Amino acid sequence: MNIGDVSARAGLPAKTIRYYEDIGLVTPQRAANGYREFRESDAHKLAFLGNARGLGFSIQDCRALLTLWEDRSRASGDVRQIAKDHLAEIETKIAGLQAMRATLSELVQACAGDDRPDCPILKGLEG
Amino acid sequence: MNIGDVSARAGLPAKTIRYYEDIGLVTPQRAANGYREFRESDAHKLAFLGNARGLGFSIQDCRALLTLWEDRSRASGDVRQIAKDHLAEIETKIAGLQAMRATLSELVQACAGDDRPDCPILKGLEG
DNA sequence: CCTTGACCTTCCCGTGACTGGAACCCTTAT
DNA sequence: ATAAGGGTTCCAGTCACGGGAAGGTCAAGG
Repeated sequence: MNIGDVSARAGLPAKTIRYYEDIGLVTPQRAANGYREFRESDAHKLAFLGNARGLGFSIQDCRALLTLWEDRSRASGDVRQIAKDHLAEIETKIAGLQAMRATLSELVQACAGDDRPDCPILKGLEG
Repeated sequence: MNIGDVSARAGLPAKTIRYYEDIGLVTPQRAANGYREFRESDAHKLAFLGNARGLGFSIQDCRALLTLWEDRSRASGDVRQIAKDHLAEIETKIAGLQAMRATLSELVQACAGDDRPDCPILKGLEG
């Protein structure tokens, strides 16, 4: 499989796949003409990576998850720990964004949004 | 005021303030010894920036907001538009994170998290 | 007067996870 | 012969800073 095929199958841009090779997440073989040659296992790996990234896992987490995925003697507790930590981070982020949303929507609602200069949003940003 | 004072007052790291000068958000004067000299107005500006950044506005948005803040003939509608757009972005982000959270917490709950290799999280990431 | 320590300065590199673009090679069809 | 549509490498840029080096400045204490 060339990079275009595996890109379509994994739903990842070719650029991203090359980047993943750069940082050692995939190691496709090379054809005589220099083209990357992806095997089925590479395609599966990239799909896995796409899904993990889609759930917001960092590349570092993805690396660890991939290692566990390929380790038949893994402990599912290790996987779960990574996922739980990530879940906690996500919840922290959500909370932060919700706090922003609360403040912002208050300000937006308080603002007339017309041609006059008086603006509660700017006042709110002052202090 | 030296950078340390204004840093403490605005709650921004000195590095950040220097960066803001670099990109033209503040333009403190200079003392004879080369130190930056911040006036009250600079301190207010930096506090404004700190608050805006704290609400997640991009530097570009901050630049626009600052300009409007200093423009006495502004239309509050312009401010409101920026804030509304940003609010929409935040809501998009929240929705994305909540979707991740939903999927992730399902997987985490389905996983025993013990010494055995069987792991619904990895299965979920496969496809 | 000298030193110490807390400031301040500039400069350059690194971050995360790509993305865009240039310049060039390979293959296939017309 | 050429054009289109793959592929390749390499370099630079993104965003908003943060770390750290190498050095100048200032006020207080011995």
